[in-house]
Amino acid sequence: MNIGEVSERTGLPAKTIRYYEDIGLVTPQRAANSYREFRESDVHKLAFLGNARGLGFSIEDCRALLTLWEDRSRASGDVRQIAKDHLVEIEGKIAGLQAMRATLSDLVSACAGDDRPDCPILKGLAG
Amino acid sequence: MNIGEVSERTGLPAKTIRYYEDIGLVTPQRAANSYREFRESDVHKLAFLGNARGLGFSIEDCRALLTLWEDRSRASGDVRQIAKDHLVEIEGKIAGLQAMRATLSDLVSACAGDDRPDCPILKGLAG
DNA sequence: ACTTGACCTTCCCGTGACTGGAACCCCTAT
DNA sequence: ATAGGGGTTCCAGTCACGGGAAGGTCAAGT
Repeated sequence: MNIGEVSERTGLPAKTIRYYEDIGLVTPQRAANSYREFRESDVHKLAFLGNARGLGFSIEDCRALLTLWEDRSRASGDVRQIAKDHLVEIEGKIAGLQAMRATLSDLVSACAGDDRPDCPILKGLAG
Repeated sequence: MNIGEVSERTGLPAKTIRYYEDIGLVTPQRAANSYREFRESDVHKLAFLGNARGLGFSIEDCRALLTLWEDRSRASGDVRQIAKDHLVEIEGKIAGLQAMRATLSDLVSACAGDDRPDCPILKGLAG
């Protein structure tokens, strides 16, 4: 299977797939014409990666998860730890963004937003 | 005032201040020894930038906000528009992260996390 | 006068996870 | 023969800095 079809089937841009090969996450075979030749197992891996990335896991997390996925004697505890750590990170980001939102929406609602120069947003940013 | 003191007073790393000069956000004067010489107005600008960045505004937003801040004939509507757009962006990010959190926490709580290989997290990522 | 150490300078590379684009090769259909 | 729609590699750029090297400067202590 050529990269275009894999891209369609996984929803990953071809560029991304090549990048994943570059950094060793997938290793498709090569045809005589130097085209990449993907097997079903490669497609599954890429779909897995797409899902993991979609949940915000870093590439290195993805690499670890992929290794565990392929290790039939893995301990689910190892997987869970990675996921839990990531969950904590996500929650931290949410908290940070919510704090920004709170401040920002206060400022926005305090601002008339008309032609006049008086602006509580700028005051807030300055002070 | 030298960069170190400015760094302390604004909470911005010296590296960041130099970077802001590089991209034209501040233009401190220079002493004879080639040291940067910051005036109070530079410090205020940098504090403004620190606050804006702390609210997640991009550098380009910051540049625009700074320009408006210094323009006494600005329309507060222009400021408000930038802030509102940014608020929308933040809310989008929050929504995305909350979706991740929901899926991820479902997977994490479905996973025993012990020595056994059976793992709903990996199943979730695969399927 | 000399040295130490803290400060400052510029410059260049690295980050994460790609994306865009150039320049070129390959395959199929007309 | 040509046109198009694949594919290939490689290089540069993104964003907002951070790390670290190599060196200049300043104030204090010996």
